[in-house]
Amino acid sequence: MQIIRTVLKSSDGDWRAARRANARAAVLDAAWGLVRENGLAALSLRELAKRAGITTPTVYAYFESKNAILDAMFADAAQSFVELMSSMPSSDDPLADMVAAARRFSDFCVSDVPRYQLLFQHSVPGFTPSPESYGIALSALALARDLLARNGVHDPRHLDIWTAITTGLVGQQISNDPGGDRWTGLIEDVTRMFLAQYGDATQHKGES
Amino acid sequence: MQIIRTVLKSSDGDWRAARRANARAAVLDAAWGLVRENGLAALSLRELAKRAGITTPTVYAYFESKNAILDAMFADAAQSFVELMSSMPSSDDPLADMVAAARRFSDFCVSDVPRYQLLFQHSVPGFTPSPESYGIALSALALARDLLARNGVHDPRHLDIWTAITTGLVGQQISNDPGGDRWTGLIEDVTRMFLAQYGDATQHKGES
DNA sequence: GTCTATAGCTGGATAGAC
DNA sequence: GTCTATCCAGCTATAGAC
Repeated sequence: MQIIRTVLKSSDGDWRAARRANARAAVLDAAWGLVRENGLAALSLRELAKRAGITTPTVYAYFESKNAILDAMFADAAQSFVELMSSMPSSDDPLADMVAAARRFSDFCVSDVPRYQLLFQHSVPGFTPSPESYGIALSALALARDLLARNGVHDPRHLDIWTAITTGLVGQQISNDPGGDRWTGLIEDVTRMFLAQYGDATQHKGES
Repeated sequence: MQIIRTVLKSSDGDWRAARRANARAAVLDAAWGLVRENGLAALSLRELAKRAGITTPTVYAYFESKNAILDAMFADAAQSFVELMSSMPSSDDPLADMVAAARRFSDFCVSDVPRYQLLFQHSVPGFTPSPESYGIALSALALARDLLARNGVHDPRHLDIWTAITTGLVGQQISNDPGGDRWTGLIEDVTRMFLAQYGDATQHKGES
């Protein structure tokens, strides 16, 4: 959970802003707990308020609408994802680096399915993230691009293939073996396959 | 749209059953039209009845609940999928056969996203297909297994990799480039990659 | 900022006349 | 089988007192 900080001029205003940010964060925490337990579709302001220990109208003191809550959650998820992926160590072994990155990605997704659905599947009817929130998500894709570039994959089409493979494994894992590792256990194999075809340590064969 | 047939003894009963099946099919058609236009979550019995030219209680003359409608839709989708994939021609070119199969699969998915979500993503809160309906879907997976076996891929783990790759392309296509071909256009490339690693026409390299 | 109270809407499902 | 009428529950959001 990231706490959104607002810079103000007076120390008095700073103090009030901090309290307000804390209250907002508490509501967001309750929202995450709710969707983790009952799914994204179960996010209702009544139940959210009950969990946060306030009443429904008070929620509107911190968020102007339900979509504003979803947008804050989206930004929160994107921020967590960027921080996780930007701290990837870089070695001289492309295979090990990419396997490690793919494992982090799949752990991030399967450990919090509603967060994954909100961030990557755009699966909430009527909700579209604001440009600001979506911008955070876009910077995460840039991280993946850099990772592949460090490991000898430069073609944007190959980046698309890499995202399809990793999200494909995660999607199958979540849809068809929740809680297991039938697909996430294949990460090393598919990374090997990918780098054998598109990594610069091998000949490119059979490309049209 | 498949019409569910019920075998009865008397020709009079047969006639009545046919009329009933027609009426059921008409409601199902209206349901498909509704979800295709407004998404799976927008399936409501009020709007469904309006489209079918009947009233809400009449819907209950044909389906005992909303979930029963979803189950019939699931079975319908699975049946369509099995029929589409079971008519795949088989040549002596594994690459061409698998590319053709993957194209059929992705066309099936992107041409009707709600059907894809219902059949493959289990994304309707509170709905689980009945064992009978799910059995139809399972027979579709058997078709994919046979296709890969004909093309020299026998390891069940490799079948899982294949389903992850194909659903990954479809998922990215739907989520991030709806209506386009940014990911579906990569089908031939990824099939080549997959067969280079796991097809029997090449050496298996780098497997643990 | 926080509450009580409620408006206004949509949903699934049912009762009972015909 | 099909209708009118209705029940009951859930939802987002707002009004207005404090």
